[in-house]
Amino acid sequence: MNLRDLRYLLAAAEHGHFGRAAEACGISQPTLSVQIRKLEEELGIALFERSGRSMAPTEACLRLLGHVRAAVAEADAILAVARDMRDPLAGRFRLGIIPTLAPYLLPLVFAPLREALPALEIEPWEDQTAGLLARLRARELDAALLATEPDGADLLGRPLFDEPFLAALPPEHRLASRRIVAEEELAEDLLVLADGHCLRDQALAVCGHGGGAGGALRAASLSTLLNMVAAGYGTTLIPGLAAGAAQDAGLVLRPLATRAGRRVRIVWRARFPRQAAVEAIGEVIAGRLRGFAEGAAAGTI
Amino acid sequence: MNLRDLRYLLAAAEHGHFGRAAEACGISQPTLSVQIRKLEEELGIALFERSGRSMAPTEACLRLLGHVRAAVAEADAILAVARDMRDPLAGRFRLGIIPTLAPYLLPLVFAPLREALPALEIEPWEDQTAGLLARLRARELDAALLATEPDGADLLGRPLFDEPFLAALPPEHRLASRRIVAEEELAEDLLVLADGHCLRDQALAVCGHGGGAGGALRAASLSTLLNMVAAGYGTTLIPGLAAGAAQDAGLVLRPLATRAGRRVRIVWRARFPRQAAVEAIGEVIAGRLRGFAEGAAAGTI
DNA sequence: ATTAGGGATAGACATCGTCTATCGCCACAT
DNA sequence: ATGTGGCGATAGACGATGTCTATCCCTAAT
Repeated sequence: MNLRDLRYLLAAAEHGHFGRAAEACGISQPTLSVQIRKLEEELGIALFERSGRSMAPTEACLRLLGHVRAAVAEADAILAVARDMRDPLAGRFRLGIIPTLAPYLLPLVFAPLREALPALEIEPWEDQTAGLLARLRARELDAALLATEPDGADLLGRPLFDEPFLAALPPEHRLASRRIVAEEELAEDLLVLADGHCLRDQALAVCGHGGGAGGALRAASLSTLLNMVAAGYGTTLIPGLAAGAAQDAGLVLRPLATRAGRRVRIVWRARFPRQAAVEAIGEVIAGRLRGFAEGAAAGTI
Repeated sequence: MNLRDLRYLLAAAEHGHFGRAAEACGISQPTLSVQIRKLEEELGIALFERSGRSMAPTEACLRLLGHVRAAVAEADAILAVARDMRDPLAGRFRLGIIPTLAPYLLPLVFAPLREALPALEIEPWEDQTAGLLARLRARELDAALLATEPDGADLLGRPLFDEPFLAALPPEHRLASRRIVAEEELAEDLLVLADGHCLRDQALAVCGHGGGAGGALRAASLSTLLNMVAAGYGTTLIPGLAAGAAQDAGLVLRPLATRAGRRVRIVWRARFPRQAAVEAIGEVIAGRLRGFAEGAAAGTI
């Protein structure tokens, strides 16, 4: 049985006339007659009662028509829904974001994304890098915003912006009077995040593996970390986008001597079909953050 | 788009594996892959994300699946309903019956019909011969029980039984003492039905066009006619199956001298597809009425 | 009786679905 | 590093089938 045949059947039943039904279907009368005949043979029932001059649907045909209409309607729905979804810049898009980025980046880019890609329903998903990569590979995410390079050939990444690290100090800290802070000095009482945060590894890498006092104090979130620094437990290193939050917490921010930072990327599966959506999202975020690195570094003085 | 392709799509989405999906569909893996690919091109969207080692339905595919399942389910419903209706001895059957037959025949044949053809839902439709023929030709009836021969080559008829006419007399009537009544005598004060009843024409034909007293009294129904005879307004001629009702009304019944009667037929369109149902109904009625003519004639003495 | 309309039939042609065989890719194991 | 196996894609051949035009047959109406 074929959807085409069902359309022929509908036309024949509605027109009550094979010739006109065929015309409505854009085929010749013999074609429609033959297909209807085949359908009757396949179903094992007579669908039309033919007499020399006229034709009428049988009782059985009338009983089938409801299902036939429903099947054809569902087929049309498939075509319509597919047409709506043909635009890769539409529909749900699950975007992973690391926790040290999400709270500070999302407020900046949400409105521009909605404006530039109104049909795209972006669902943010916050998790650490390893979790995001796993979900990305499991196709539970469509893309992810990471601060590390993709770790395999099955994933692709596009840099969006560079985010400088800043030294975050309690106002009374001895380094707070410097205009620029050297990483080695910051390392003396550096507090870091808990395991799994890429920022933890990056902070330790930038400052050398000091982490004296803070060794035991592994904050679960950047927000916690900031409060701990504000309370005088030590210093830390924050990503530039968190500058506002750090200042709100009463911290003093200083550029680093080496201008170290991290490169934020959007990462996706190489085979992902909606690369256009990835491109568009990346473009909006990169555009919003363009020139951010310099501004952030300058604005902290 | 094709129902077959939709079944392939369903299998692929549910198995998450082209090879196993193809096996489930009873086709080879390349065939399924090619059809899925074509479907993707027709819909203009990617349905599956392929990677060297695995495959997964896209977001768009998942959104379509509901409609796909619905369409396939409707198609299956069409097949199932058709299978149920493949039996011509099942389903609704609209059977026309003339008014001088219906009230007396139906009680006799209803139970045998239900027993012999349990799946056939017989819908009786009572009307005069002309109305039944019109509805039959308009395909609003599937067959009709008539007491006349079909009036055209587009209709076929099969005789079911012969129904003798009986003279129906008030007990005090002068003819009531006879064992057999001659039609000419009956004609003297014969009451007949209203125009349109075939029995009216037949009674007049049998008795000659007398109809003296009854000329103005054209009863709309046989039941009315019986009551009028019982009230002494005249005599009448009734079909054998109405004997019981006539006796209940207190009438005396006598066979006619010429053993005149009418032949009851089942009539249907020559092109009607469910001839088997007509045959079966006719057989049940004929079987139930077999030997009725003799019995009725004998039983009235 | 003739004519026109409507459906059925026949035969040719092209499309398309399906198969087998093979390739290419990727992951995993030795 | 290298082989191996699983899985999907591709190629080419073959057969089924949907479609067309031309024609026939039947019926009803003039």
